[in-house]
Amino acid sequence: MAQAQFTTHHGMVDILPEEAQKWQFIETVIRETARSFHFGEIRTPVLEQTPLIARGVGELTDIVSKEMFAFNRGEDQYVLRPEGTAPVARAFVQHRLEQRGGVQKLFYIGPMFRAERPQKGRQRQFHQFGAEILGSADPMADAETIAFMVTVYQKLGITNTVLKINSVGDPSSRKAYKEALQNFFQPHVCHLSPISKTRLESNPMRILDSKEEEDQPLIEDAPVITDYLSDAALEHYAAVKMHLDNLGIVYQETPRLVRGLDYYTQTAFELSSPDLGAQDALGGGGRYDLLIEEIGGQPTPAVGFASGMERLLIACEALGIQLGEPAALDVYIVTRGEAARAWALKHAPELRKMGLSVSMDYAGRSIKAQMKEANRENTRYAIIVGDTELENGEFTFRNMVESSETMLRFDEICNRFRPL
RNA sequence: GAGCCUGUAGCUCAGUAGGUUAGAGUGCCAGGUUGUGGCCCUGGAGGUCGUGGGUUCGAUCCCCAUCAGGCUCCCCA
Repeated sequence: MAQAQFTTHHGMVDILPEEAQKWQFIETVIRETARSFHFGEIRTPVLEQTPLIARGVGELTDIVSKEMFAFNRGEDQYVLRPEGTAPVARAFVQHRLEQRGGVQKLFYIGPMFRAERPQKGRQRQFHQFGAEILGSADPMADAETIAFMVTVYQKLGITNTVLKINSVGDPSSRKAYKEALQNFFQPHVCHLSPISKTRLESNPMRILDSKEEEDQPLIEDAPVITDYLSDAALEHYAAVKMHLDNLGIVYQETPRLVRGLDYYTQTAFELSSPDLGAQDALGGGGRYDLLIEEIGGQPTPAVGFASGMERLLIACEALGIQLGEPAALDVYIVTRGEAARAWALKHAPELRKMGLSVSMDYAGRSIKAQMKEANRENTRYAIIVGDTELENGEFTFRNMVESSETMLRFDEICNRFRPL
């Protein structure tokens, strides 16, 4: 391995052209989906104020307590955003978007940062796309949000997914449920895994999605949140399910589904894939009716989701889904001699104006070397220019696919590319 | 943050029970074809064997540390 003096930080990767082409493809699918649902794009800064994230996401969450890239500069506390919802909520409050009438439907695509130990499907800089509907408490908003998320995967052909949904209720029903869980687990403390023991006090709901073997039998018998939901919460949950049924979106009710962020209320959902290994979540989200008030805005109900782009790529890879075509080159101008090189530089713009991609040699290499490069770049046509061509005003126009060539004037070559 | 595994050319990998010039395929460059790619033939460049330290007469190989990657836990996208 050649030792580069400088490399990317742990858990951060470069995306080279071949790979970037796939990213562009899925980004196009996401943007097209956003357009069809009529969500507007929002681009927020990568740096936010640390207290916004701490308060919005929750001091006790893993994200805030141990995964933030944060630093201070003078009085200001900066943090690389670990997720997209709190920043969007901040922008909603800052720009008084509630004054615009109706609900705000926003989507985003961008990098997020969490200082976790990297592994497959988990980078320290990773990318999410997500969408938020702000200002609606209607279960239809929940359904549309889920539909948006699911549509992206369907469009790409990722169909072997599982959509889990649950309701985590409003704060009062959640409080009652937490107590019920504590009462249930307390007598069995000694049988719980160490991690779960520590959670019994702080966040008993987290015990439910423990993967520790020893916890499983107890979890099986633990009380279910649905039994502790208020009438209003149950009604909302029922309406969301009804809407999903109407949309033909298959889901799996998962009473033990608990999300790791504090701001969720009522609807919680997660889309997972068996093709991802240990990190099997493609995306997830839910309703967060208290977040905007929590960060200083007017009480505003909202719902949203976030999905991981890297995991989307992994799923596509596993399923053998082709993401667009490798970049091809329309025209390579092969040159011999300084006059020919000047000619190529001068005439390339005319071809480019017609929408063609055009490249040429910048190193004064042999014709053979240039042809080889043209071949490597999947070139459709080569224009070969040398002294004789320049004298006669006719150029060798080679079809690289069919290996045929004719002599043509430059205007005739241009005509070949004009429609009809 | 914890456990296990891995780290030899750009890429995919051989290899040495520690011993002198470290190999293959592929890719790259050039020649065979003095102006023409994809096939074929020939040649060439490219590695301080991840990095640092230790043991040893001698380390790519053994030991320790460190960095990076993989799998799992934790958690999440």
